[in-house]
Amino acid sequence: MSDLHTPVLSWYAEHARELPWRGPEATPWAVMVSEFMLQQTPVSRVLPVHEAWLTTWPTPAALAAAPSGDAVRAWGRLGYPRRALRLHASAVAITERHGGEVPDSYEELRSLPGVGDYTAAAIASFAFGRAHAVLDTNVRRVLARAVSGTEFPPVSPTRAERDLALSLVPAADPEVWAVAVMELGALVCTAVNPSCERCPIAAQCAWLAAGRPAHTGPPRKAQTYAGTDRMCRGRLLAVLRDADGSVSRASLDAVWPDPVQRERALASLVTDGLVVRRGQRYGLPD
DNA sequence: GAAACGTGGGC
DNA sequence: TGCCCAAGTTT
Repeated sequence: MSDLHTPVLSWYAEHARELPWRGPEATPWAVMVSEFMLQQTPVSRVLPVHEAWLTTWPTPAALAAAPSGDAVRAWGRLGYPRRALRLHASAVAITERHGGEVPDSYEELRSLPGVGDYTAAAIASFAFGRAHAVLDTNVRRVLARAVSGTEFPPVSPTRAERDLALSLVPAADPEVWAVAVMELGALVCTAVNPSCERCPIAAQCAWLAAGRPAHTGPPRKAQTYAGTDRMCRGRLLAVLRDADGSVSRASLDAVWPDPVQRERALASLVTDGLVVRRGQRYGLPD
């Protein structure tokens, strides 16, 4: 395969979005906050919350000093609010174990709550310029198409994907390569209706050369939501986010008709630490 | 390894 | 109108 780096880097230099967590002015903490928020959530929805978050909590120590419930409330409607709890817990760990500084090694990052393989590699790369295979859904799709000739990557990351991604990490400016491939997947090599006519590596793309064959293999799992416990949890937590202090049982009962499912969802929220019971009332945690 | 975990926008 | 998707992690 001919070189992918030159065309991808040239394309990125011209078409990269200006995002507040990119560039020299972004602190490692700003990068870390963005990576938590961007897990399964689009950039457009993250932007305003990220800005407000950094204004309120400009450092890990600032967040660590706040009640975790404040983090859950500030998370707003980004979804998957356990991420807010884990980001808060990470801030506490950074304050206690790392002197308030976001650690710069993959291993130390990986040990923080809510930081998995992708996020550890992303923070180490984007915030500290470390060389890592940053394998997110965008990069996996780009490599699946360009190199493997398939429309979509496997359901979960494989050893072959990691080896391939690692083999492509350049010695010079590895963090630029990482963000450039990711950006290509986000803007051009999209999951639906990819813009191959605008793609800088169209000439090298195995999938395009094969005539863009449709995905074969197992159907990609559909996400059901309506009527699920997840939806119920979301409704219950929205009541608590929008309330000043604690709320009564009645105000929770009002947003979900099925009492069995409602009880189950509320109990799971308490188990997760997203909700605390205070006597006969409920609220966000301290 | 499968399933759970929120929310909103695009086609 | 629904279905699919979005910089994943945890159990």
